[in-house]
Amino acid sequence: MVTRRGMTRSAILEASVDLFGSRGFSAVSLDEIAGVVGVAKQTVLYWFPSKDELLDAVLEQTALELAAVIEAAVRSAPDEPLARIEAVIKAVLRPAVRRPALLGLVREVSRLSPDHAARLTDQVRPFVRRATEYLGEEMANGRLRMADPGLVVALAYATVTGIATEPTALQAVEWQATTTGLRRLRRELTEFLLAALRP
Amino acid sequence: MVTRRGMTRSAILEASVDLFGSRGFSAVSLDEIAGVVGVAKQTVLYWFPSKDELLDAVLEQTALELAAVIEAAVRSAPDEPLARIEAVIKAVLRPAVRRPALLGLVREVSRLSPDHAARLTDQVRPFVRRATEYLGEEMANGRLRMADPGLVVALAYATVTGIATEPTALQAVEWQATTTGLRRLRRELTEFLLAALRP
DNA sequence: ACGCTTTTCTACCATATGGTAGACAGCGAT
DNA sequence: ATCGCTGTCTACCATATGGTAGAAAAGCGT
Repeated sequence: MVTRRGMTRSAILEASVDLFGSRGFSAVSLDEIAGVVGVAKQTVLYWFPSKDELLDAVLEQTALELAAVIEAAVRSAPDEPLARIEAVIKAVLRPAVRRPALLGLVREVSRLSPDHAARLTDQVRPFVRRATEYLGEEMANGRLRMADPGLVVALAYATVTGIATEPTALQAVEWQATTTGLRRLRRELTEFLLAALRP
Repeated sequence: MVTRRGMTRSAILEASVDLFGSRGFSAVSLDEIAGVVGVAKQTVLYWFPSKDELLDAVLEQTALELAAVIEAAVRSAPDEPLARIEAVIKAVLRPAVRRPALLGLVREVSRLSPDHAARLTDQVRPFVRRATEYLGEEMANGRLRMADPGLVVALAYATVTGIATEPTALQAVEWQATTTGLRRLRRELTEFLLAALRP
């Protein structure tokens, strides 16, 4: 019925990212996912033997996607830490605000079973390590404010993820998701982080 | 059976904050809450006519608790914005790390029905407005970096909430929840935010 | 055309969950 | 003692949900 190979599978993954990321894993039923994709629940269970394994696949795919976006941003930026950070923000914020579920899913991890959390943590660890080492070097070089590089990574992550995944918070300060609003948000976020990291 | 009046009710509220905050609203059943409190499910439904109304009560109580903590911190600090910010961090971080569910619950709001989110937003709005106005004034005074005060409030909130509610992220940078770890985290968070806000 | 594999669907099922109805117990006032 | 009120519990119920079993399509190589 459906055309290309793996079409259904990836459609299920995509819908699951959106649903799990925006409403949380346990608030979403297999029936609902199937409904969004337009197949029967059993088809979902054919591609992913259980809801748990679906979650695993969703987490892995999301991590890969985000890693690719960040990787590309870093690679295309000049070899200067503040410029690289700015590039990463720019690259991450657009998809994050347009599709809050992406980062929302990452945040969801902390509420899941330690098993799932550990699996994702392991997958992400090399990236975190590289980021930490890089920041550490640049701090030693005097191109960044002296601080604990690991915690700085975590703090920057928390800021970006937090602001991108909490429409509630932004709504409370009367922010609007218009084009100019998005531009303003990006500018403020960039300046905020750069100010926090500049030597 | 249970002694003082309202004892059961508040025990239910407390358990619900912890469970909803750490695992998410829909992942927690009334049976589980009742089990933690040590009563039958029907007792929970006696005090709160439905799971939804329980959630409302939980949200309201959490907002009040947090507001009180912040209020006290601001009041006890000298009239200088950076000192006040530092005081708020100090006051919020301890309960937040010791009981991640508190802020976790606040974060949970964005995944709930717009109704619940709106109710909480309305409740918090006056505080947000005051914070925004205060920051705006101090920026004009030159005691804080010039920026959009509303977004700065949201960003600072995102940073604190994010770092306090994501054990996963902290675990990824090999942070330990020891006493010295906590002290280090507080120092880094404070310096991070102050650097971001200093003129 | 025919068999073999891959994909999807139609029943079902066991269990968990939110919620209702109503009984029972403690207790203060009369 | 008994009435009435408050609080808690036992017994159910309807529904939603994750998952199983197996039938029907749909490709696809020969």
